[in-house]
Amino acid sequence: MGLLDEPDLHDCRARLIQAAAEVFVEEGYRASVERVAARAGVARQTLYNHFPCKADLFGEVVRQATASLLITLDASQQTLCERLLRFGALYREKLLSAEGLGFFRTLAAETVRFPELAASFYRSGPAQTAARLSAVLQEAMAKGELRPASPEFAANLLLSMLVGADRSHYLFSGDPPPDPDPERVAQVIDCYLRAFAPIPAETTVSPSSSPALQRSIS
Amino acid sequence: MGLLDEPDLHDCRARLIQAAAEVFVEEGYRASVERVAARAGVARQTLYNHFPCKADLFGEVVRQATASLLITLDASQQTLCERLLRFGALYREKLLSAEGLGFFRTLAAETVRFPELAASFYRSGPAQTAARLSAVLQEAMAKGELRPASPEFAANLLLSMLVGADRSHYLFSGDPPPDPDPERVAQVIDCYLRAFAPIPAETTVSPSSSPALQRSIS
DNA sequence: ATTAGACTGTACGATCCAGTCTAATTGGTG
DNA sequence: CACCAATTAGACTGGATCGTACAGTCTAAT
Repeated sequence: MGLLDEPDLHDCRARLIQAAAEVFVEEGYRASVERVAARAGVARQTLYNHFPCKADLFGEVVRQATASLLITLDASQQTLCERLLRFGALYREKLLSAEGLGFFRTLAAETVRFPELAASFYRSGPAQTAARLSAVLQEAMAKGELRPASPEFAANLLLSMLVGADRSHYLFSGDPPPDPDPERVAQVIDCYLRAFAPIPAETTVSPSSSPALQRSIS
Repeated sequence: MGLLDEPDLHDCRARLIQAAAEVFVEEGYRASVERVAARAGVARQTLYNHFPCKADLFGEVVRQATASLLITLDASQQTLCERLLRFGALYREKLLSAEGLGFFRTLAAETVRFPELAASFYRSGPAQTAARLSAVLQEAMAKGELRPASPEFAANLLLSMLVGADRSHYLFSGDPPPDPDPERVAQVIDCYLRAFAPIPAETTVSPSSSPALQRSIS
């Protein structure tokens, strides 16, 4: 349920990382080492027995959280639509959870202090997800299930549609994070499939968009 | 060019707000009062002559930046497509600029410390933009230029598509903010108009999506 | 019993920062 | 010139934090 897997309660190091994840996600990196140690039920000195400094502990938290935020696009024999629905629901659930939002907040805030860490997170988190989705979409295009387009663009767009403005909403508005909303996901996927529906074989009378736009999508 | 309008250089208060906006956007709220005063070319005490405390100065910065990030949906005699293209380009330009991204970072980080400020920003910034766009879309739906749907959902989706995943990219990856890219905006709008194209008058043989999805979009 | 290793708790030094206070200075106005 | 208000530089307080040092405790294995 939490951002990280439940640790062995006797492993001090894991308990510290878990506590740090919670505290940093709640209060940001500004949270004191004291609080982290307290949350772990451990003396501050013990924390320094396991991690040379606060920044390194933070790095470990980010690395583990990144892994836990990755989503598997289960490659089974399903409709494209079903796969996207499943993926979309999971994606929204992770990113719009209290932990997902808090992690986003915390790491975004520290981009200036830890640029390398942020970039590494991006490469192995969001970029990874986009790449996987991209591959799935490319395959679908090859099979004629989607119209030909840049798979990267198509993936970017779907990911945007799934959380885009909602993330800002839940980051700023103060509203509590939403419950899973399959209906919402279905609406989005529906729009998406319409936007990327295969081009009809026979050209009909009225193209829905201008020639200039038609050119730009190629 | 900057996030706030150029201030009268002889108005100390305005100069302080401008300096604070720059410094907070670059370093976050953690930036010291000292730095703000220095950037404004003013003694620290002078800052305290104008603002009772750091938090109030921050509030003023947020209020002004919010206003400067609002986008006018020029209501002229244009195609819907033209209006959306214009809007989309502006929207992307503002939100994906160095200032826009920095402001997002800074405010998102302080959501915990200043929940009321963040909520107020959300109401008069993003929510306002969404409402205006929503009205435009509703009008277009009434005219039959777009298929009937919840205008709020339609607005949310367009805003998501315009910046969604790109915001994360430029927040974390370390890549410099992008130059304006009308091509990209055109691609997005094209997809959007296809997703919300009016429903053809005659129901044809093969509906592109499942009955369940058809139901959910109503 | 001894030993090794981890943990605890307190204290400490160094740094940084918000905000206050004061005394000196400036610049504009009558 | 005299006055006044705003500004300035700097010192200072009070508080928080990181990271270290150290003396003592607990546990488990030998």
